[in-house]
Amino acid sequence: MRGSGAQKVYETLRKAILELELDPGSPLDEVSLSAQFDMSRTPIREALVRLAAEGLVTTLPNRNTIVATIDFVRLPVYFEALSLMYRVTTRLAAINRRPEQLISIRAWQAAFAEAVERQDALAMIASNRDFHVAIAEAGGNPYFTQLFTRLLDEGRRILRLYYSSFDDRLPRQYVEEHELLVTAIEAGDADLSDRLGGEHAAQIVRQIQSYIARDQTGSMRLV
Amino acid sequence: MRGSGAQKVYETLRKAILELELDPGSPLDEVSLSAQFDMSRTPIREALVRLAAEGLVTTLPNRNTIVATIDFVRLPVYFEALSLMYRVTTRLAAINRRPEQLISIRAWQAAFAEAVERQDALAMIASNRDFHVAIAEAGGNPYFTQLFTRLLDEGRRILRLYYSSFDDRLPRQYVEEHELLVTAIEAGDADLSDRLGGEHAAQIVRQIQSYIARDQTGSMRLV
DNA sequence: TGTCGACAATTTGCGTGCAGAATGATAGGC
DNA sequence: GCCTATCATTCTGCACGCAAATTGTCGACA
Repeated sequence: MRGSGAQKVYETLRKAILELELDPGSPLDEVSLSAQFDMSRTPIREALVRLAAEGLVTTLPNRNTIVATIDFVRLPVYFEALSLMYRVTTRLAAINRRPEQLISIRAWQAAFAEAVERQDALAMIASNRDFHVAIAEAGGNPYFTQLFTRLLDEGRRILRLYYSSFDDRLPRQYVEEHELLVTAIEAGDADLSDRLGGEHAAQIVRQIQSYIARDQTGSMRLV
Repeated sequence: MRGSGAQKVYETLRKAILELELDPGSPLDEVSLSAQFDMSRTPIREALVRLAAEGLVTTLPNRNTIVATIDFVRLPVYFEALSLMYRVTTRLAAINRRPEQLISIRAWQAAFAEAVERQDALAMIASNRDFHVAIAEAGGNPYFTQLFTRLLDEGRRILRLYYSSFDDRLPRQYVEEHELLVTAIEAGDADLSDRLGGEHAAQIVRQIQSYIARDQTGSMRLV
């Protein structure tokens, strides 16, 4: 069990940040964290350094570190990167997919469909993320997979802000779109996968943007 | 000068790794590094954790950490990601460029041309990298800029292995291609920039691949 | 002679303490 | 009454020390 201390702190904090249990901007004090995890400050610091490198926390030099804020000004740039990664990972998956990866993709698609049936928004967000990560891994390019994973995780935080506004029309549409994606990947049709991935991304971007426009606090709060 | 210890170690090690002063696979011992930098092990560890998050070193749990190896098996995947980033950053730069960014781009282009004149391969590699990073920043998407920067830095290590094989035909061609790129960006022609970026990338990939094919040790050494 | 097991050495992972830096509070001057 | 300068507090950055884990070596046994 040696060497698992910092790892455990890292994973716990990462999960807490992504699931918004820790509010963006809230301070992370090393000493209170060390008391909370019943460990010394050293592994805490290592976890914070790693999270900072990932962009999930911001370290203020000689002061404290805070949970990274969700910058709504950067949202267009975020959508831009997300869309491209949707397209390229889906395209590559259509080219490089292997049977066992298709099984994994189908499994997450089933989990997502089940979450939609249960109207479980949190499970939807999580399984949707894993579904697309599985596609990215089938694409076989770790550079894209890493960036995409980071973007999807950041997206979890954004989606979590709006998950209460989910109605059940769009998620069912997502299930269908996912189904088309999987079919195109299985068929090995790169251009079709690319196009479907782009449309799927555009659809999601439109949804989030309409949610943001709906509650006008979006531009002021949660800095 | 407080808080600069770990930063200094990080920057020094990063530079040494990228410039191949530290051979890929060579072990990094915390105590000897701490003696070398005349500091405690704590800031050394912090620097190593950051480098590990960036993928520049590999940490073997409960053992030592080594300089990340250049995996030639992954080279196709690397080229794939590099090409896409070449294209997308150039395209975005054509759309979002601002005057002061164009000045910066032109400055690095001049530095690159001068390095070509001087036949200074090391300066060519460095200014080429900065030239494309400037374009990426003009594109205005930090997600792409970060990935592209990482790819270009990794490319510095690869290019450094072959910089002795540079003749002066290709670099001059690069200067011309860079000139075309800048012109297209200035004109705001996104499609042309995209295409030129892709061709420039393909050109570089071809060159590196031919170098690798030329000396047959490429597939066996430097793991 | 080859293989297995125990031991020593090296190195990391983590605990703890101290000094420096930044912030907020308080007192003094205008 | 307001602004400024000094000080106390608090937290980080770093030094140092100990214990666990792994590796390589040496010796014993088949």
